[in-house]
Amino acid sequence: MIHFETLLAAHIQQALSSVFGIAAEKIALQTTKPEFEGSHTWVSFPFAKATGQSPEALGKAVGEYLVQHADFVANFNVVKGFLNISLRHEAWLQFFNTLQQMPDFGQAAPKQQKVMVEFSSPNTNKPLHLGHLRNNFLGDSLARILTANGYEVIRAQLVNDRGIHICKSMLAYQQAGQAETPENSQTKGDHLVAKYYVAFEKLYQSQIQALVAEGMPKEQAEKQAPAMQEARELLQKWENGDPETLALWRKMNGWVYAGFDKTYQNIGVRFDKVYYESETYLLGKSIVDEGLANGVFFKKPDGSVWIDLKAEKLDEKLLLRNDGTSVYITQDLGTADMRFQALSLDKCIYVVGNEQDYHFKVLFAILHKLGRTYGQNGLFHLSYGMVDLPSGRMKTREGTVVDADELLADMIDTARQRTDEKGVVNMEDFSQADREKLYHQIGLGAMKYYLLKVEPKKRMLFNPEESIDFQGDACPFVQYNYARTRAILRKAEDLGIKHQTTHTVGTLQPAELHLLHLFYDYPATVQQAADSLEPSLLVQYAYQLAKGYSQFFAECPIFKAETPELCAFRVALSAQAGELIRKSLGLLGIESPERM
RNA sequence: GGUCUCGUAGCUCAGCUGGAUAGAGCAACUGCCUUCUAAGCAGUAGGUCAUUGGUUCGAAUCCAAUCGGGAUCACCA
Repeated sequence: MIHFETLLAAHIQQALSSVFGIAAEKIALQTTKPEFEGSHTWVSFPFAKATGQSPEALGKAVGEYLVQHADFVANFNVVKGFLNISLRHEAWLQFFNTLQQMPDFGQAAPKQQKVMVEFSSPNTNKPLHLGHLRNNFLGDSLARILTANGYEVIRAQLVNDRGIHICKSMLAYQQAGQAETPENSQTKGDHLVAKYYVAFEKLYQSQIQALVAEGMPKEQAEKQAPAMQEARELLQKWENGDPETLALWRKMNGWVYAGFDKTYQNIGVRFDKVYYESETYLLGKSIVDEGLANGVFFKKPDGSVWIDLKAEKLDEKLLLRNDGTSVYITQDLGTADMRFQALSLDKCIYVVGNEQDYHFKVLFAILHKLGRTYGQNGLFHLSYGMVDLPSGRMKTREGTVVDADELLADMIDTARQRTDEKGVVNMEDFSQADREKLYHQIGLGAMKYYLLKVEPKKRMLFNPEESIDFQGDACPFVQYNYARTRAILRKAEDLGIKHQTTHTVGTLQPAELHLLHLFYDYPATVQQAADSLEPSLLVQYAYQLAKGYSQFFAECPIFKAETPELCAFRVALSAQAGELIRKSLGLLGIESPERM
């Protein structure tokens, strides 16, 4: 494909060397701001001194050189030190003609590299909430973006299915008589188990309060409350393999997984690998031996094992308790080794909230010190900020958690209302099933777009009162413009307008040029999103494209174009705009409806 | 207290590998459906880019300090 920037840069280098005798190693070009004429801009300031020219004169000289020597350059203008370059419309058309024959536009060649994206990683005590949604959408989108960039991607999750907190909900369930099941209570399994977890917390808190009222210090009360002691006993039983305890644990977790599966299905997220902590929590102990043997770790007098990361400003970190049991980070060390070996991964990306920034710094530093080859540049933490409510952080105890299932149902409901109000569903031959599908596409799309729009590392605000946008810079607008392109194509077919892959039309309208430029930007955007692990770039792109099409749609008549050639060209532009909207939304995990 | 991170329009966010007069959407106001989907288009109004200093031809962007928000510094996960 034509690469204008490379060509322009080469010509500018030649201009600088042949006219001024300057060797410029790197030429940076930027997109011209809309208020100026042109598509590409070169900044001449940095070269003014070396050439002995004023920035204006230099810009003018280079501009003249380009017009003479580069056949795809039409003209230029200079504003201060900015050389704005306009390309010939024929060059843009040539690009478009090539593009039309590239169904894989934006799909990079296979890189022969395997990447694992670990995300979601739920805890079996809690149904998914708004924060998990941000995590899931980021992970899912990233997996799609990396695939488009030629990586072989493995989507994985690590389920937190064991430990004291799981025993808490089990205990509450045992005590409540064990009569309730998802079936007889008509409750989704994950929500049912969460109910017992909350019941435990309630009992536990009241016991603490009672003990504190009797004069016991809070810390001691937290340990001595009967509920906590019983939970610990249950954990002991679990670790000893007590059959009854394991049976209950399996039964309740089974309910939770059924509930999670339903949610994953509803939000269109899937996994290739599911790891369970109950199966990985003992991993990593051999690494401790290895680290002790080669002096990376050290043992304290009480027998506990540590690593000293003070030089990295990460302090000392415990790896093995004095009773020989491992901690979270030890498991993570073992899990990383296990994965990289078993699957011969090249990279692993952990999609985990920024509250664990420190943990991952330490984890990566340890693997690096242990000399793991993948520890050099194969590990990434995609850290994302919390989703806050206007009242602050979501808190289970205060009941301010925004439940994922409920929110999705709400969004689908809103989509239903809006669509019935203004959509085409009522006038056409929409079946009930088609309608439900459309509501789901719009409602879910709105959620994904909203949560992916913000740069991952920033915390973001969700206001339940205002909820999620359906207008302006929002998903329905983008989907709507896709649907418009489809309407155009259906009409073109009805009118018997033949699909052409090469076009020769005269002067292009600004809106048409703008669209072509947007098409041109797609592959670079996909690559940048992968390199910087930022799906938000594709949200921005999809919006720009939809907006560009909307403008074109308003300004350029398609079926009433002056000539049949122009009409066919505009139909082709519509087809391509639709295709790229569909692709970019697709990389975000969002579907594009044929009609809305 | 140490470390990390964020602070841009009334609100939610772009822009941050240094470049032009700092951009969108929402909310407010004005036009535009006898013409391809008005979930739209065009326009008006709205800013001390937290503050101060530094680097430079040029700083929202880089550096330092200060102020303010958040996270983390568990033999929790």
